[in-house]
Formats: sequence, C-alpha cells, structure tokens
Amino acid sequence: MPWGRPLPRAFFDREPLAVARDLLGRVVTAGGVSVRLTEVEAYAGTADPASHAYRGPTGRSAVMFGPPGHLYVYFVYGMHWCANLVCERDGAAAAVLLRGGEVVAGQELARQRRPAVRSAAELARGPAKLAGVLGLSGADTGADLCRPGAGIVVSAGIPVPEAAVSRGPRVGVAAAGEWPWRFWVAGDRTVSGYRPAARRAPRTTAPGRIAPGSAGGPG
DNA sequence: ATAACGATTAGCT
DNA sequence: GCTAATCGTTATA
Repeated sequence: MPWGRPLPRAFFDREPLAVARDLLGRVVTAGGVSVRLTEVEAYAGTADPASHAYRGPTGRSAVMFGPPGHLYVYFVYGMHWCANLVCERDGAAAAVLLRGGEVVAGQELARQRRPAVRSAAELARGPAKLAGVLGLSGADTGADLCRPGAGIVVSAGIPVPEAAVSRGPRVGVAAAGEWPWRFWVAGDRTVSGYRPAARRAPRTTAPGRIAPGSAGGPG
C-alpha cells in the first residue's frame, strides 16, 4: 500500500476533536478507491445535541457506543450514505464524519460510481459523494478498520501542518450548529462549501386529523 | 400505526 | 439561488 501503515486503534481511542483534526491528510481506502481527507466533522455522542447518539443508544447508533476504530455508515434523505469513524473508548459514543477529500487512487472506479460529477476535485466533495466513491453503504457499518487484513482502512497518509488547518461550524447542523467542530484544509478545492441548517418548510397538512384505522384496527 | 424529518445531492433558473 | 427526490429512524399516539 503506497499510503503508509494503517492507523492503530489508539489513534481513534481519543476525544473526537483530536481525532478529527489529526484525520486531515490521512488516506481512507475502500472498494478499490483511496481518498485523502481534507474535511471532517467531530460529533461527541450523548453530550452533543447534533449527534445521532444524543438520545442514547438506538438500533442505528449502537455502533457508535462500541469500541473505537470501527465504521458507522448511516442513510439520510432517503438516498444517501454518509461514513463516520467511531472514536473514544467502548461505552462512549463519539465519531468523526468524513465530509470531503481528494481521490488519490482508483479514480476510474470513483467516476463510475459518481457519473454526474464533472471535475476530479468534486468526486469526493461532500459526505455522500465521499462515501459513494468508496462504495460504502449500511452493509459496511461495524467494519473494524484496525484489524489486520481489514478491507477498509485508514492509512497514515501525509499529515497536514497546523498552519494549513481551518476550523469552523459544522455544515447543515441545526442543534449546536455553531460549535466549531468542523476541520478542513485551508483553500483546498475538495472541501465542500459551508451551508447553514436547512430551513424547515411550512406545514401543508392540517394537524390533528384522525388517522384511518386508528379506531378498531387488528390487535 | 403514523407523521415528521434529516450530518445531501443533482438539476434547473 | 431554489427545490424535488425518497425512505429509514425516531418519537408519539
């Protein structure tokens, strides 16, 4: 592998802010494609209103409560997958969302997986595109990235010096959106643009209607 | 059982 | 810049 040794589990067994900052420049390899990370976001489990783990373990967030160095892939907007790396000790529920990066190997495969993309810089710009070019989906949740011979790995890559690291609020996050827990490589074209949380559309259906079948359905 | 919503993207103006 | 697409997860009844 040309991207150096896979990162040890101890790398992920730290608070998410430290892991997120140190993930910049590292290389994620999966499904025949490698991406060098340029943009990530930290999520801090039960202490973080924006985290999927905020309200305690559920079927979806269970893997976040497990040991570090595992993959958490979730489905959103009815069509996209986004990939996280679980951090902190077993029992804590922190994770880092992979938001952007540069495709450094397997570009042809990546193009096949994202036919709509026009430029190389755009291939893995945005969390769903990044997970998409790597071929990740819910089936990969729970994968152990630190096991010898793992099919999905995070390699040492080339760490980013402090002077090149920028930090600011997380993208598209309503609750606790102002927390500056997003890290990116300053000026890099593979970093997605900032977007505040989407405004909710006004209600179109009147509230308080009685659902059909609610009175006398099958037991 | 059911409504509301989402850590987004692509396509169009 | 604006918004349709599309469905699993969650909270609530």
